[in-house]
Amino acid sequence: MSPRAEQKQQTRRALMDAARNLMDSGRGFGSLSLREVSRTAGIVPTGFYRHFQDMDELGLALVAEVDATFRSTLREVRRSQFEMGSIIEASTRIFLDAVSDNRNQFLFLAREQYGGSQPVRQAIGRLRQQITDDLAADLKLMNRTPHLDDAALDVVSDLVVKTVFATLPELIDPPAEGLPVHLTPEAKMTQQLRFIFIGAKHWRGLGQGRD
Amino acid sequence: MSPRAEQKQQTRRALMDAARNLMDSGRGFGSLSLREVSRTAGIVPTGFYRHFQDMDELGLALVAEVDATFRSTLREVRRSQFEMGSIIEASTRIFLDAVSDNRNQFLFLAREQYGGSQPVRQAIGRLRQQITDDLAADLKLMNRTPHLDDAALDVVSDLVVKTVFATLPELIDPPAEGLPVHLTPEAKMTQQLRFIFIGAKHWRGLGQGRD
DNA sequence: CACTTCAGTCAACAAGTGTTCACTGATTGT
DNA sequence: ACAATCAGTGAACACTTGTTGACTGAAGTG
Repeated sequence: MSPRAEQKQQTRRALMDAARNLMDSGRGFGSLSLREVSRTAGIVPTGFYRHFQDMDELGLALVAEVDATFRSTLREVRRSQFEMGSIIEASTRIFLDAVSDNRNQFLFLAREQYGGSQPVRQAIGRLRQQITDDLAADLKLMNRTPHLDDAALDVVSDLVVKTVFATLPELIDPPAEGLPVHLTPEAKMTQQLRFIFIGAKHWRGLGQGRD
Repeated sequence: MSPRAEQKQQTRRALMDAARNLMDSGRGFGSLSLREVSRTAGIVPTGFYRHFQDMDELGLALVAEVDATFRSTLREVRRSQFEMGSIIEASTRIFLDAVSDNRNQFLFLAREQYGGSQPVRQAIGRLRQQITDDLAADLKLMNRTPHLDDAALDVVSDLVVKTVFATLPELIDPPAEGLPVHLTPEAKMTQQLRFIFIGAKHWRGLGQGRD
């Protein structure tokens, strides 16, 4: 790539970094100002427009970014399924590593999944739906729960993805060291996913008895 | 109460209504301005300070408000457990009714649970933790899963509450009528909670076999 | 070499922000 | 009846915001 375009993408990345980092102190993306982000990125407000039309467009770029790393992580998770041992435990570990390696990308995702502006929220919704669909297809392919029809698998996938997305904040905020082992984020998430899959395995249809 | 204090509380409620309603169009609480809220409530900006020191204090009042309605709903849920039929289904129905009866209170809760300012987020965290603890105590008391120790019940409760909180946005946004019956919010949430509790019932300890 | 492209700068604008202070006037307690 | 309280007003402040238009000067192109 030409040195010119390379420098441009570097500034673009500086803008995205600035936005993500400004959210570290608890702020929502929607409360960031264009000038603030530009200032943090080290350029003048007007320079912002060379990269994004407005803050919403920056938000969408951040969604696309975390989308890429999320999907790349899931590819790695899928690859690990052909090895031995507990699938859930291995998957959880890979995922948690990805989260801490890209902490503020996932911080943006967790923070804005239900809080952001409408375009951002919709983009995250699509991202989440695609992940859910992929998981449902995988489960269908694995055929470990043949007694579940496609509709039920959709509902299970939705629950799993919901759990993962809702767990993100705990994974991102200071891990609070020195707490009992059974409450380490990794152990807790693993066990919760196990509950879900055990439930799926033992599901016997609607008439399964009192709850 | 004296007419004076009554009028004051009416204005206070107007401020809280204004904030919640301004969030209806997708905005986060953190992006609302003091002047905007006061204007919507029909008072002048300086009048705001007669009720709250700043926006954060308004946010905390909103948390306390949804806390009250949430807990009152849970008392109703708990009462319904002594009747017959599916506990989960009945509980879900009660909860969903409460959500639509207090739509924008729960909208605030859903939006700000991970997006808001630090004091607001912490207050919501405490609210959620108390609900989780209450549920764990209830499950322990019911003794329907005697093979689960206290730690495991904590994890199950956390998962259930996590699921309910993460489902809130779907319950609040336009229900999108005319979709397949098995995907109505009520049916989906019921089935997902069932998966979790079936998983808890069949949990046989860590060495339970491959997942 | 001249010539265009364009990432980033600089100055200026109208508008909105949080907070201050002194005020009004109806509701209070005495 | 009188004086105190206090919910809400109005004007003013110093500041930040998004967006405009014309600019500079290094990198790209013929």
